[in-house]
Amino acid sequence: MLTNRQLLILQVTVDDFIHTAQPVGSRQLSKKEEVPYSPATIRNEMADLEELGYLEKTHTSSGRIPSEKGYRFYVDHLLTPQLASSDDMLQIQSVFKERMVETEQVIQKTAMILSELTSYTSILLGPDVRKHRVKRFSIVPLTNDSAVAIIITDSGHVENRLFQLPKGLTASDIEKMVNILNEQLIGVHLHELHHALEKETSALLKQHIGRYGELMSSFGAAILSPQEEKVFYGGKSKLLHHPEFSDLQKARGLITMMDQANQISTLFSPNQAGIHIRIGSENTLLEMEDCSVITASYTIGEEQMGSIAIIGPTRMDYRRVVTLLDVMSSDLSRELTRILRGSG
Amino acid sequence: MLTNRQLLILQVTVDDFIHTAQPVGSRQLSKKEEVPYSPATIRNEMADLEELGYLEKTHTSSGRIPSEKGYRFYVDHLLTPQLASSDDMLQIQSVFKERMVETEQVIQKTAMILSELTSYTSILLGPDVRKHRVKRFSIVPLTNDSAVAIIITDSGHVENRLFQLPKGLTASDIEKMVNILNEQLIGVHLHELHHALEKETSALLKQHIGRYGELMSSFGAAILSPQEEKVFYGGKSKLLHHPEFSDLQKARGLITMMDQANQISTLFSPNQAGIHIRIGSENTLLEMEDCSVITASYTIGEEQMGSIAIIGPTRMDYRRVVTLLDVMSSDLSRELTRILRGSG
DNA sequence: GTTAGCACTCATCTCTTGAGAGTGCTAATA
DNA sequence: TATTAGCACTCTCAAGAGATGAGTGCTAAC
Repeated sequence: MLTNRQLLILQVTVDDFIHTAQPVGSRQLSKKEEVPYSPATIRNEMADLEELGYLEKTHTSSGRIPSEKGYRFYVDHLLTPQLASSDDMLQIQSVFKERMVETEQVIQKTAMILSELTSYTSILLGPDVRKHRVKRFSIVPLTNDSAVAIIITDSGHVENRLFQLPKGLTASDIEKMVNILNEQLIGVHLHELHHALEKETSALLKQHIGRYGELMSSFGAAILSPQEEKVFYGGKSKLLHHPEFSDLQKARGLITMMDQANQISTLFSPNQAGIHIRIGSENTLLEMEDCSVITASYTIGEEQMGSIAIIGPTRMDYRRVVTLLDVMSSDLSRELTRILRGSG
Repeated sequence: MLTNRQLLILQVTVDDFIHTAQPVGSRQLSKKEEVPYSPATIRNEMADLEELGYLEKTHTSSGRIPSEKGYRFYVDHLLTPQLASSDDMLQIQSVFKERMVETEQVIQKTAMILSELTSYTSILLGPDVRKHRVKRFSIVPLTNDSAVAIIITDSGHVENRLFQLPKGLTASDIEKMVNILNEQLIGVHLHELHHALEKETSALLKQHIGRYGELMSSFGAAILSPQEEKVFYGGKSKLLHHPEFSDLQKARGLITMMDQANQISTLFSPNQAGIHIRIGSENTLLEMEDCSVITASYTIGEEQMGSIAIIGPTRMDYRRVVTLLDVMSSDLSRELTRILRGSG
């Protein structure tokens, strides 16, 4: 158990390091008003904190920097909640002032503002399309042997896929098919669609449609293909401005990682409400060992969820980011729900 | 007019610099088989070439590097065409082996392979949606006061927009409206759509639809909003591996630029067939002064065009990139046309 | 328990030095 | 007359030597 004085010194050390990016020395700390101790006392306490694993030195005679354990403790126990500044609030509200009507526009703009406000990189995961429900099917033939299948979901999202038409299929076949689909599959979750198609609708289709087999193999494949969550970035280059990434090697690693969409999902915790913080190597990705990720989630209506993440150096302004993320995620939820419900 | 010996020396100098990234010295050049002259002779010629503006020195006693004028001359007069290596051809064909059915998939994969093969960054501009023609309209109401408008184009592309419904609009109003749109506006280019709607269709709509004014203002705005060309990147981080961008300042500038989609279009020449090369400051963007951009274009069917660009350092392997871009653009055209025509 | 004082450590900056690569010029050469 | 050898000179780069300064640990005094 840490003494009050140790808590104080740990907190002030982390705060100072977060803002200066320089190892914190005892002399420097003792100059601060909040710390009414002499450098020698502070040195003793710091030595203890180092022994306990909360602080580190970069070399034998340097000041101290927080270890991962130190950040973790800071985040868990020393992070006093804070209200967003009115300046920040103004900026945040500006996103929603425009009354945009497209979900994607709103999310994109949110990503941008978040990265502007924090000076870190933001990642927003769009709502998981697979949880949307079918509202309407439509099939539009393009040529003799290809057509585009369109699925409109209850949230106004539109999925579309090209697929091959078997030869000899008539226009009335297609019309029948669309009718059957619209009768049978409305309200089905997108991720259950392929399953539902095979299980519940195929018999009916088989009855009414010529060339059933070929049609189903190509149409089925089309609606099966993965509907991935869309990833929105804000301020990809922002990270490069922080001193910890002045090492080209690291900078490259990060940029490369962000270009590989499949790696991104590992940064997010499985959809949980609330704010989560992963520090340094708590992110399993090697490139991220000097980064922390703070995630939050937003909702559209009751069910659909998306995620927000801020990526910054481990030496990140946790307090500020947590505050902003908190405000932003609830504002975004409200706005997107408004769009969906059409109550604006 | 340059002598043959000057031409030779310029060519070998540029070639060498492109591959080593080091200033080229006279001694080094004279060791090459192609250059049967002594270092002293080469020094004299190089001095002349420098006077003429084709070569530069990084400092008084360094070897020479090509100037922008030097690269320009090299590209215009010394670039002998080359066949793609069979290795490269194999890789390129692998993109099209899979018989993908989605245009975007093919373009994305092309971007990736191009950047892998060249080790530079590739940018592909999707086909200009505004030149597509309307194939079908559809309107799906979501809530009491919002609906999604869907436009399917002749190339199988699907545009969709949310818009507000005026209160009191009936389902049959919407049905009528969709019918009128489909009767009047099929075949219209997307960029003329708004204009055509106002000019040719509005009278008819006004006649049949209640609450015409409100409906038109929100529907009109929805289909007016810009349909931008989609930008696909391949290997954004590839550029960072070249020594000219080991300067963090420059690296940051480039990454930032690539994140600002609006700047990207300035890199492309207005849609022209053939291959175009812009060297260094010929690109108006300041961040690009150390970069060259090589662009090509591809076609889908007869009309629709998109663009391909490779961004690399001015010290870029022009010969190789031109060759690859040439092959890739025609292969891509063929593949996309196949998808559109459905003849596969 | 706290603090002042002191010896010690290490990173960083600057200055110097030497090696190496390359040039320009002049004089010799084919 | 065009080419080349030779040489003095220039500049970069890397390594090494102090000097400086921020910071520590330890001991003894308060």
